Amino acid sequence: MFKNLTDHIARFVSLSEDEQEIFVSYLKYKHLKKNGFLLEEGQVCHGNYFILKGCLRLYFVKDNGNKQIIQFAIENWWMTDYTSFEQKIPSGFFIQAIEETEVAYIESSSQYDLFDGVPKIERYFRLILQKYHSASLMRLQYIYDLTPEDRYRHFYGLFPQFVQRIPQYMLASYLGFTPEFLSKIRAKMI
Amino acid sequence: MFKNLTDHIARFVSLSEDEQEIFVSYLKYKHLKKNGFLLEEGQVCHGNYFILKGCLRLYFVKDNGNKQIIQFAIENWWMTDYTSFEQKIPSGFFIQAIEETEVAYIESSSQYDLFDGVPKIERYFRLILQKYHSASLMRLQYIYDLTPEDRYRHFYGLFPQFVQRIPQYMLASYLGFTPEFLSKIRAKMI
DNA sequence: CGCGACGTTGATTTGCCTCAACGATTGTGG
DNA sequence: CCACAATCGTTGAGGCAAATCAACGTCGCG
Repeated sequence: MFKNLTDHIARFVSLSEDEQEIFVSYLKYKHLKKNGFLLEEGQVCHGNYFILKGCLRLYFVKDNGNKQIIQFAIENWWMTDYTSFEQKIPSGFFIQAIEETEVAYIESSSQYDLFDGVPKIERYFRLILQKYHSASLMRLQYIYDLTPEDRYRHFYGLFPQFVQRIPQYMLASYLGFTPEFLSKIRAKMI
Repeated sequence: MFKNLTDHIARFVSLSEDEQEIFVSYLKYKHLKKNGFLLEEGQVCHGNYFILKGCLRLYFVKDNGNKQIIQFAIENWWMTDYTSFEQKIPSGFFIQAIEETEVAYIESSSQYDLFDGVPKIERYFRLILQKYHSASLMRLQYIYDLTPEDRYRHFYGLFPQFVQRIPQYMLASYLGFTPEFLSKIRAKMI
């Protein structure tokens, strides 16, 4: 059931059978319908979610009412609002399933028991966070360096299958421009 | 000498005297003149730098030759290119001192010895990375939500003393617009 | 079938950039 | 110590890329 996750962890640290068993005992499972929420604005985010299957988006609502997507997550990615998760304060974000989605998750209340029981898991999360931090810097680099059009081309080059998987207006939001403009870019690219 | 750093760590994890001693034995010290570099494009980043005193910027050079600042760091902040630091691959970034700066740092070659010797330090870094990851999300939120003008006002509200501390053209770069435009914003704000 | 969500296309507007000139300040070498 | 250059900030004119606004087409679904 959690094979995707244990395989993913094995790429960063090696757990003994015992450690793996302890780890799995801390996991919970949740199934989400399309458009279901894992977190809504104003709630505390109690879980750190690993996507076994499906796709999530993290967004906030702007002053003008538009939804601004900050992050997507697909299979083998973790998703949470760490500020809310760690400090148990209300979040300003929504986390929603774009498709039918299955997640494994760790509850904030048991996180430290898990780390104390299996220290290698704490190392695993440190490495994951390093990776995500680097990804954020790269993302800022693209935002500042590329025109909106080039940003789309670059993203398409990296994740062509993902572009097919989500509605265009969501991708436009993530990339930081309007759906109309994305439509015009695509027209030019034929 | 490293009191700023040990104090900072104490805000996240509590170390015994022995642990603190071991930790400090892994630290190195470096003094930088204004405009000195800790990292240049093409080099591998061998250190994770903690600022005892002074100010650093992390930037890359755009196609048009302009320097795009991605990050500032002042006292009590860590600065490195984690991608380069962890994977020992050449970096695409520069890390430069804006003022005369003193840093404590950990070398990538000794990082894992340190973590194995004092596991609480690994926890400390996990928490720091969580904080930085959250900060990145917040930063993206401001980039997407606010106009350049409001971004400046917001930044000024958060860090008024820091705005005085650095040249305007660097702040304009960090906020993602031109020095001329920042000048016009400031003229309007009087 | 009819409605709502999504994508496309064109006309118009606008916010910020580019370019250029100028002042003020700092630093440097004769 | 002064002359000069270089750096940094200001101001204004003009241009352009993307947003906005509006209308229309199409598909999927209740």
